[in-house]
Amino acid sequence: MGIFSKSCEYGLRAVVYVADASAEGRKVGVKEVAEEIDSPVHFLAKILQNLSKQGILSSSKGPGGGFFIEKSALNLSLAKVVEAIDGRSLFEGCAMGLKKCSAKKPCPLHDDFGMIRSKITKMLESQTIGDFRDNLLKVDYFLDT
Amino acid sequence: MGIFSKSCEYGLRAVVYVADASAEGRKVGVKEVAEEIDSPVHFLAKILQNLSKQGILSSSKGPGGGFFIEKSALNLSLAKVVEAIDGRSLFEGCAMGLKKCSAKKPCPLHDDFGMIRSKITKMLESQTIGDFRDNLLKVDYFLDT
DNA sequence: AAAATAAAGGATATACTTGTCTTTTATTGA
DNA sequence: TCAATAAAAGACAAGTATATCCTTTATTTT
Ligand code: FES
Ligand code: FES
Repeated sequence: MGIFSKSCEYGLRAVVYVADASAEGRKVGVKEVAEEIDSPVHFLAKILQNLSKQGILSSSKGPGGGFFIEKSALNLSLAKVVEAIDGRSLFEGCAMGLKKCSAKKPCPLHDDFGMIRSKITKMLESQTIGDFRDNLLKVDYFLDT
Repeated sequence: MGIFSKSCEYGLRAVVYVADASAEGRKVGVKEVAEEIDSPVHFLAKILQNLSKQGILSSSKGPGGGFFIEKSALNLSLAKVVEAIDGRSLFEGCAMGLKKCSAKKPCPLHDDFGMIRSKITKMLESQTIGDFRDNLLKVDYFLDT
C-alpha cells in the first residue's frame, strides 16, 4: 500500500472532483463521481457519506441532489480530509511501530523520519481543498487511470 | 497504518536486533528476537524466514543455531529490507492511487509528493544495515515499547 | 398523493494482513 | 544412534480493509 489507504486515495480524488463540480455550481451523484475518479461505486458511497458526516462535504437527497462542498469547507486543509478517513496515525505514529513516537524513547529512524513526517504534514496542512481545486485549472491533472 | 506495514515494522526492528547480536558474534533464536522487539513470535518467524530466503539475513538450524547476518549483508540498504517485505510501492506508487505515477499524467499531489518520496527513498537507501546498527551504540534507541 | 430520484444505512461478501499452531527437516552433541 | 534444538514449512484462525447489494429515508416533480 502507498502512504494512504485505498479509502483515502478515493476520498482525496473525490473531494477534488466534487470541489471542481461545486465551483461550477453543480451537485454530483455518487455514480458520476465514481466513474470520473475510477472507483467502486458503493464503496465510494460510504466514503462520501463519511466525509459528509464529518462536515467536509455536504449532500442533499432527492432529484437534483447530490454531493457538493460549501464555500467555507474550501478552506479546510487536505490534512482534515486525510484525518477524517485514515485518522492521525500518519501524523503521529512511529515509523518502526513503537507504541508511541517520542524523543525520550526514539526508534532508530526517529530523527530521519521526523523530518519526513513534518514534510508530509506540511504538504497536507498548507494546502486547502480550495487551493487543491484551483491547481486543476492551471495544469492538467488526472484523477483516473 | 503508518508508512510501513506491520510486517515491515517488525522486520526492521528485528534486523537491527539481529545485526547487533551478530556484531557480538551471537546467533539468536526467533523467540529471543520476538521478546526483545515485542512482536508475535510465530508471525516474526515468517518474516525472518522471508528475509533469510531473500539473502538479507542468514540462519542455521539445530542447537546453537539461529539467525545472524553476514558481514557482506551489512552493506545492504534499509531500502532492500523494506523492499523485501513491502515491495516497491512505497518507492514508486502514486500518492492518490492512480495506476501509475508519471509526470505525463500526474495526480494533483504529484509534485509535492515527489519530493517527499525522494526523501523517504534517500533515508532508506543512504543508510545501510551496518550504519543502522552502529547508531545503536551512539545513542540509546529503543526497539520495543 | 404518487412516482421518481438520490443519499443514508445496514447486512453481507471477498481479499488481504496479521497472528497462532502443528508438523517436518536439518543440525548438533551426547 | 538417539535426543535435543532450532529453523522451515504448512494449515488454519482472527481481524481489518475493500467491495457489493438491498432496504430505508428524505426530497423533488408531476
Ligand atoms: S519513535 Fe519511531 S519515529 Fe519517533
Ligand atoms: S501521479 Fe500521483 S504521485 Fe505521481
